[in-house]
Amino acid sequence: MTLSEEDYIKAIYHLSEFNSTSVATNAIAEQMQTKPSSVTDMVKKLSEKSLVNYKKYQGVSLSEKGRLVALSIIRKHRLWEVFLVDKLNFSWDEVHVVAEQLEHIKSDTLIDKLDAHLGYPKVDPHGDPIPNKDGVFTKSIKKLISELPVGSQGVCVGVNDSSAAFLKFLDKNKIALGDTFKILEIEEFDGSVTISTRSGSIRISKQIATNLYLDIVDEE
Amino acid sequence: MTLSEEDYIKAIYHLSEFNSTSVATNAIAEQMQTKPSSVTDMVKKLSEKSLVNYKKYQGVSLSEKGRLVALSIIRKHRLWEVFLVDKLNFSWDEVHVVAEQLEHIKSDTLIDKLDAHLGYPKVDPHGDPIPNKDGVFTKSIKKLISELPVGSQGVCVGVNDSSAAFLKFLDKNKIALGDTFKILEIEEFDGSVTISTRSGSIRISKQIATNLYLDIVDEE
DNA sequence: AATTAATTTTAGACAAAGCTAAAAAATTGT
DNA sequence: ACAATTTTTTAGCTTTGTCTAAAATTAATT
Ligand SMILES: [Mn+2]
Ligand SMILES: [Mn+2]
Ligand SMILES: [Mn+2]
Ligand SMILES: [Mn+2]
Repeated sequence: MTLSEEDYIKAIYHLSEFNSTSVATNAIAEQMQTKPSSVTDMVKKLSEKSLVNYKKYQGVSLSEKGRLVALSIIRKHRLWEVFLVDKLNFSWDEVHVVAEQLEHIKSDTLIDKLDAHLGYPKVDPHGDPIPNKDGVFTKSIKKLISELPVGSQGVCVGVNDSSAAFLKFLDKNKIALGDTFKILEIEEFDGSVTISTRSGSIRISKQIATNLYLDIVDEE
Repeated sequence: MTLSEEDYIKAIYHLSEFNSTSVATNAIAEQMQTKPSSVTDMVKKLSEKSLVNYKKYQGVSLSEKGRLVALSIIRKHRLWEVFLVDKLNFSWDEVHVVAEQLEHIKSDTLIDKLDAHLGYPKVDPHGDPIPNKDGVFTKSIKKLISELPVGSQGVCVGVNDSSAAFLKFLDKNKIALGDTFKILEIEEFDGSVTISTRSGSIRISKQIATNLYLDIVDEE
């Protein structure tokens, strides 16, 4: 598989991730920052290799083989993102471009060892789940902290209130996007929540809890 | 710079590393596992970009600009090799193929942070020196332990005697290629040498000391 | 010095991945 | 239902890096 083929496969995967119908040529072209005619050429090639199902003018969808290829690239992409953030102190928003390159390195041993080195993470720094070697992964759901039961765990991926004041508050309390939190206790009385963070556990008010989104990965 | 251009530049660097004359087309072709005609084409392109000095039929040499490009790729290659061995537990001899890919990842930040993460190593797992950002490096020399004064430090890169018995002995004493050793003391009486290893210090007989090569990097 | 041999370059072709412009098919609006 | 619009495909061209076969140049041998 060439680098370009891999990026197309990944693009098709992401475009059909939710609306699982077939993907339009123009949509792929936009995603890949290229022209529709180039997409048609590539789609034909991928169809030859039976990585996609394709009929002229009918759009395209991944074959099972193609889906597994996509997931293996996504696995690599997300593992590298974890590496960049956890080990090299990259910040949350810098990692994507670099991972876009690293995901194409060809070595199964490398990815196995990287996975082990990182402690077999289940999610990447953006809260997206990391498929295992066989392409199996647990879909994550985005929820407000206030909606979660005790014991839930997830990666902080977004805010409702993006005012400067709120972001400042987060900073002061060492809460950052990409951090993993666990719900330790919920105070019935005022709806405040105790969560564990990297730097110990803290209690946050209901107001905060209704403004922070976590990406939840169901524990097996 | 494309991946292919980078590999050619590196090949030319290595071919002129010691005999610093100009490099023959056929030599490059052999190194790059390609045909001489392809080399001519590429050399013309590199010459256009003034990365090499080239006159028809006269061979090729790196320009100063080309030399710096070569060293920056070599820096990346060797840093990744250190990463693979030190952090991912690859063995000495598995890393080259993977580093051959990783060296082409484009991100200055990545290499800076990787360098820091690894503790600014001076040599790679094969004892070869790692150039700094400006392409400066201290050339290493391969010497027998028995030829070194107290205080010397280097990476174990080879053996004289490769008998099974000797290799078994090394294994038992936790001496492996790629390990860094320091000469602590030399016993005049019998020529035995005390060296520090990862797992403490050990004394080795003169016989062993005349069979183990270290790659020495002069300390600044 | 002349011939032979080896090396290097050129000419022409090919596969990958992209582009533009034009044609074909599908969709939409009336 | 049919014209207009949008989407998709085709045809033909470009660039990068490779190849083979032939020509040009340099090196080696007699
Ligand atoms: Mn990519
Ligand atoms: Mn991500
Ligand atoms: Mn390489
Ligand atoms: Mn090396």
